[in-house]
Amino acid sequence: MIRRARFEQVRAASDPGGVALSLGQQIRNHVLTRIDSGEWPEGSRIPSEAKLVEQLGASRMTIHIALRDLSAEGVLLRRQGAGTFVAPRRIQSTFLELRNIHAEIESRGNRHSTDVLCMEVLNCDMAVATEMSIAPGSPVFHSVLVHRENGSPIQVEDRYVNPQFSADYLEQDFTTITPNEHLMAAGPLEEVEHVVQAIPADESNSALLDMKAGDPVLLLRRRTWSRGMIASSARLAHPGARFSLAGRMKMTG
Amino acid sequence: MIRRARFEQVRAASDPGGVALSLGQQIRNHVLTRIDSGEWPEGSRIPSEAKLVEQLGASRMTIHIALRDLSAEGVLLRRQGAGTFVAPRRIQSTFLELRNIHAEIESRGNRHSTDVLCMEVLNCDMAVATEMSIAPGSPVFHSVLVHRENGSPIQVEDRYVNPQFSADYLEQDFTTITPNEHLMAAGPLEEVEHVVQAIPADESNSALLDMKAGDPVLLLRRRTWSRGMIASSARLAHPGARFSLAGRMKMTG
DNA sequence: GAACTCGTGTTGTATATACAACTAGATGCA
DNA sequence: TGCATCTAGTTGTATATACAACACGAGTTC
Repeated sequence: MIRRARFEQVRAASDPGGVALSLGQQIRNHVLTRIDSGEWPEGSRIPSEAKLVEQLGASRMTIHIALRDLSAEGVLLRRQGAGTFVAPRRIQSTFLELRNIHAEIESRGNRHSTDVLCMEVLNCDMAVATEMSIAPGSPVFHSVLVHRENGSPIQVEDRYVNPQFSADYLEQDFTTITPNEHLMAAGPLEEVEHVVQAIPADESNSALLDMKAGDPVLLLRRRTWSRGMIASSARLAHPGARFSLAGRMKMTG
Repeated sequence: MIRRARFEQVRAASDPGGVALSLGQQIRNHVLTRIDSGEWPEGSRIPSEAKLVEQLGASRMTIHIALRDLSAEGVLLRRQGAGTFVAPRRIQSTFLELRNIHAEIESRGNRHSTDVLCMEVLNCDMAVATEMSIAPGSPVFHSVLVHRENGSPIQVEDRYVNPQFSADYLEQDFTTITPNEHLMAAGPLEEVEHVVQAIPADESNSALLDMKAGDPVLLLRRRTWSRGMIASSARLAHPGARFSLAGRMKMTG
């Protein structure tokens, strides 16, 4: 149990006062941090499972499963008998890169303003729980904002935030900083999921977006992962007539 | 070792003369087969780990890891204390990878068919010339197809192709190969541009996509570059109610 | 009836062990 | 040199065990 005790120290040092992470998560973070910082560059070989057992004090199986998961996600490449390597970085797609609506509007030379319609904490129902991968009934932060370009509504942002990721979310002033900007500052972004849909505007959206009910709405659902959890899930509804999403990607890499 | 022996028999019976699969792979197949066949329908609860231990004769950890992987892939949903459930099937299309619609439909286990509405060469007008970055009046190939999933229309593909990129485009049989597949084979893809819009269905689209005029259409405009020119420009119109685009990207490396 | 408690069954995590499969370099030999 | 062989090191798979965390329903109490 000496090993376990040693790792407890590591946990205490690297995660002061925070939520207790599982050993697997800690190993994961250990690896991701070193890749991020450049300490373990792309293509380089990382320490063997046996070495990580020594360094981190977890058992080999625990290390193994963590590395196996990272391999399945494409972060690492493992070759039996040879070792574990940092995977070449994926083709960096500019498509649907994290859009900051404030910067976007300003870059068009227009004025951005925000109406805050709702800021609350609520106990999530089954649907939100599934969407956020958290337990049903546990508290989540919820906000509804309308973004305007030169006064004309261009996006309804309906967002749920994991309190474990950003405890002070509800204390922000979203007329001066966008939720996106706040969340970016709150923690390292690991993964983003986008789903794009065209749906008819319901009563709520049509009123907020200044369009007729049934008119096409371009709905962008975005979920972001950070520190191993779903940090935030947002529904970004845009008037179809006045909005498009665009992106280009190079296939050279 | 009794358990192990019993499973060897299962393997021998279910995989006669084939390549020896790992236990994990067999468990995986066991689960996927039952989901595919409908024996375990969407949303239903599958046997607990303990029951699968009895039925398959593998140890709980082996079962656990197999189910865990399937959960990470989105095939299963697991809730601690409650059980393991078949995840709702994702009707989503990835657009970060350029998978063609044929492969996409087949991967969902459905049947793909194509109606060819138009195959022609025409001298391009100003709008198409700008879109393709070629001289106005010069010849371009034009095709209009309807893609169907199990007979139901799911995409109208309206495409212009640069003859300099693919001279034999009009000679293809697009009921057996998709334009996308042909173009991929015709030259190396260098760059892709996407624009996504939500628009109301016009008369033409509403008829072809089996929807009412004015219903939301998810329009994906895609231009591809190859050998330094715009190889093709396509408008892919999807019924908003039955289609979504999804993409996920890792930020870690 | 409503709220609470507790037990059973479930998945989640971590460990120690054993052996198989594979790689890459070292070694030995002709 | 060229080739085969061996060996140490590495990852892959499977197991048995233990306990933690959670869900849900059956009682129990008020």
